[in-house]
Amino acid sequence: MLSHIKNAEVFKAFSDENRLMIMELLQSGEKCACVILAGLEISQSTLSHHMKILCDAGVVTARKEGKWTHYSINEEGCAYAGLLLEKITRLEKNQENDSIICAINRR
Amino acid sequence: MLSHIKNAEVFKAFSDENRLMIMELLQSGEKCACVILAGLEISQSTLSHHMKILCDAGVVTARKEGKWTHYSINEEGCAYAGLLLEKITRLEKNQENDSIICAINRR
DNA sequence: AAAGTGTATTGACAATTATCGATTTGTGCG
DNA sequence: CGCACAAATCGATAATTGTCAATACACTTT
Repeated sequence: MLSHIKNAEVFKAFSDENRLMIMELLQSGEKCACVILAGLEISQSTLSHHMKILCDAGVVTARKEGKWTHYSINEEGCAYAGLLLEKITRLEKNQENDSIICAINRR
Repeated sequence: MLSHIKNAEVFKAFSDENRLMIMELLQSGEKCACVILAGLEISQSTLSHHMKILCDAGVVTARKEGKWTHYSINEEGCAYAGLLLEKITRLEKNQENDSIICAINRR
């Protein structure tokens, strides 16, 4: 099983409204930082910070081309995030609830 | 389109390692708070705090029975979280990248 | 009613995170 | 080289979040 500390990092990447807006901007394709910046109301250094978090989480890829850095959605990383969410929220088949344990406590 | 502030809340719920462990504990079925608490190394008040966040995000449901509160995975809420993640990470078909815009900048 | 038990809330504090301005780094151009 | 520009990094600060002990609340039992 993977570490929950590491797993939490992936979801943490999506837990900021600005980063969600960045993801939305990238859905229409690769964008350079200056274009993303124009679509948000944050400073250049803050954008750089958010892009690092998204890249570190593996859901965005950076491609440098001369002065520019182009960002795009990392499909593999996002697919992994989806599997992770499914894994975390999946209910097991033969559930055993806590009725027995609580019955013991109840005595 | 839903607010990204609200969307971020759902992912925020999964962005803490203790809350991920709680989700994992709930995968085997409904559990009362005392049982969940026994599986973690946090205080009772901290657990209550985390359970509130998970419930507010809609991914966990609370059921009161006498003194006890039983928690379980909210399948509908989790399915919504999955759709949300898919929606946020989905690439659009006919992508238009930023090459044109950057070409303009380049001049 | 009083005492006991499970959970929620409150208040305080520590840790983390988001943000910005300033600076630095890397690149291209005259 | 020296200037311009895009992006990353640094340092400081504000905002948010996780944590606990203490207390309050709800329910059960005696």
